[in-house]
Amino acid sequence: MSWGVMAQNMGWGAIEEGWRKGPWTAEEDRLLIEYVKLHGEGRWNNVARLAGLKRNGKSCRLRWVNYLRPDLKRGQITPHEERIILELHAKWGNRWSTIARSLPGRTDNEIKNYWRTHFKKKTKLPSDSPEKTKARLLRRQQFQLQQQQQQQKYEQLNQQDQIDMKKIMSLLDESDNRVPSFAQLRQEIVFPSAPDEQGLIYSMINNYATMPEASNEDMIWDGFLWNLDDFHGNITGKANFQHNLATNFY
DNA sequence: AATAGTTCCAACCGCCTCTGT
DNA sequence: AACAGAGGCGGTTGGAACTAT
Repeated sequence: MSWGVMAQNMGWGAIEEGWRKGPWTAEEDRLLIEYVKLHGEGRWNNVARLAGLKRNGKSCRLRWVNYLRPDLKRGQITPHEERIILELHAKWGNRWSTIARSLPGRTDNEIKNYWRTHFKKKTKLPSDSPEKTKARLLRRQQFQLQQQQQQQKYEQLNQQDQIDMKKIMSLLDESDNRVPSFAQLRQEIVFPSAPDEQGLIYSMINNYATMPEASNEDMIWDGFLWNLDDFHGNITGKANFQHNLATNFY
């Protein structure tokens, strides 16, 4: 069923103050395309007069930009595009039109919609309700506390097994905070001999690498706390620990 | 098969900025 | 400089389609 028929059947396309609203019909699309062919983009308020459309300028512009433009790319957002969106959103925030400029054929509306359905739930910004801000602070405090506990454990390690944390930090910095491979670590630093101490060190590296920055979002925190849970499992459950060691290191 | 929950996406709204007068 | 209109932008809504139970 076409939008036009649907609109008619369901009472959409209401006319308010002389302007039609709701879903566009094929005929309206055709008129708008004709208009842009003849007059180019812009001067949207002239569309009603020159093209015989009962739509306001804003509605026409939106329809053209988001749906009728010939250079629009249809279909699913690709993993590559998704990566770009994530990167640019981390950089620009909700500046959808800015992000859209880096994705030819994609509209700000499309990117905005994609973000909302795929990532919004996981990434509430700190401008939330006081309760959420409080919860976030609490989790941050928990994190700091666990870091302190971790540090204490680390300091308890046998002196001869202590590793050069400065070297690890520089490795992380060099690799853009990606966790170095175990082989790389073993090459660069003196590693503790005891497996549970190795696990502890590796957890610390992981935690450091995933340490959230000033503009924290829940997604990062969730991932981070997951790491802490994992770490906690490492030092409390021996069997679990052995398994984690194996997956971490090989 | 029915229902509930989730995702997708077109479209609207209101605010802000830009531009012309 | 002040104002008005147009355009741009981000937030939100609501119905359709899809998926899980």
